[in-house]
Amino acid sequence: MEANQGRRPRTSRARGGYAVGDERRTRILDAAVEHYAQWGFHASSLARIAKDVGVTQGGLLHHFRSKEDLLVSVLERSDEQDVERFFAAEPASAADCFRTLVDLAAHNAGRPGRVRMFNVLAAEAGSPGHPAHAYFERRYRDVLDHVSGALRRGVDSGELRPDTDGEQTAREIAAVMDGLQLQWALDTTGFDMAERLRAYLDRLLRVLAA
Amino acid sequence: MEANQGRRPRTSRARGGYAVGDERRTRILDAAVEHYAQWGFHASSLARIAKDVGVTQGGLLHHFRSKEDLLVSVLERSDEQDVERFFAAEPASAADCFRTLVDLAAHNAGRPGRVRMFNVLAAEAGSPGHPAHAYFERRYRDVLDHVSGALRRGVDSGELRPDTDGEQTAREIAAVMDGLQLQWALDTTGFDMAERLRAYLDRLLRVLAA
DNA sequence: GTCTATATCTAGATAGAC
DNA sequence: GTCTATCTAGATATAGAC
Repeated sequence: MEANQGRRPRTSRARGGYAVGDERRTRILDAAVEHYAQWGFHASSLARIAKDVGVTQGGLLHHFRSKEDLLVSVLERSDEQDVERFFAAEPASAADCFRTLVDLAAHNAGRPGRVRMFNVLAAEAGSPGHPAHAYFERRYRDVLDHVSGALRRGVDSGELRPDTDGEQTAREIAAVMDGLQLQWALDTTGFDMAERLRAYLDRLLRVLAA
Repeated sequence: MEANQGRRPRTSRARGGYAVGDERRTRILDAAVEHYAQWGFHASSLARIAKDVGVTQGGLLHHFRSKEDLLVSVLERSDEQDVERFFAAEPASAADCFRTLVDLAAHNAGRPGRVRMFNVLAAEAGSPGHPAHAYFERRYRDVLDHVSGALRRGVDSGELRPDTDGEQTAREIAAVMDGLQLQWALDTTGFDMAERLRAYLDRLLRVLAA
């Protein structure tokens, strides 16, 4: 692996602007999300992704040196977009944290492709040899730390009962979010994902309130 | 599709016994579960599954006429084993229903391969064109009906508050179960799946109790 | 930066020998 | 019931022209 491969090529950032190459790169990443959503990682094909974008397979491999490099780039880009948008700030309270999670669910309800992609990749990554296994281990660790931290601060501030188990409660919250996404992906019109999460978190907050 | 293909061949049931062919068939199904767990459906290979069993790809296709037929057979067999074991009897109460669900989670903690398979297939099946899409739609419908029925009877008997929303609560319970399985598959020693489910259901029952 | 061409491998399915 | 052989199709990756 060389240093600059699979990341934004130097030339396209020359003189501060984003050249056409970046737009092409972005369109490849967007197309990959849709393919991973439908096929998962293993069964996705570089040639089919390239065809959707309007380039050849060889052209795609100029931007991403391998299939696995493309996967990693897709996941990195998701982090840039979402984690910084929803998890950058430290929540002031448990209630504040819960509101952000509902916002995230509402946001996700507008992009079924991305939801399906994470469903499939998170499930596939359960196998230790999967190229995204380490990524999802870290991702859950980060989410659990973020939420359990907010709960612990809620206990300290007197917002929540002192016997609240932050770690295990955070695990349960993550499970509800992922499980709802799994059901929702099967029928995106069947129910309101964000409303279901809100109902759960409201009840949880009432039970945990000091 | 012909009538007897992909199901147990007639010859092997002759005179009431199970002939060697059935044992081979069962071993193919077991191997397929492990492969679906690791690769999903699309990326699994009949040749690799056959190799694990010790037959050739041609030999496997004697028992299952196509890749899709094998998938359907695996899912049908899972239903025979699990749905009848855990969902056959109508629960007498919500508490009774919840106990059965915890039993199922504890049972699943003993078979990570099958858990991963359902994680991956349920996620993949979110795409409308997936061969298991209809199966998982029906499966969720059945689980939701079963659980929401138990909740409704709990309301009728005075066990639960009258304003309990059985349908939406059942959806939440299913989400917790699936979400816990997703996290657990990434690290099967990280936490106790059945204990987490029990803690959630115990709290839920306290909140819903009349 | 993108193309064509190619090397190498593996896929699912069918046909027919035993 | 299982094997070998074969067909067609598609995969990833590399090399080199433009």
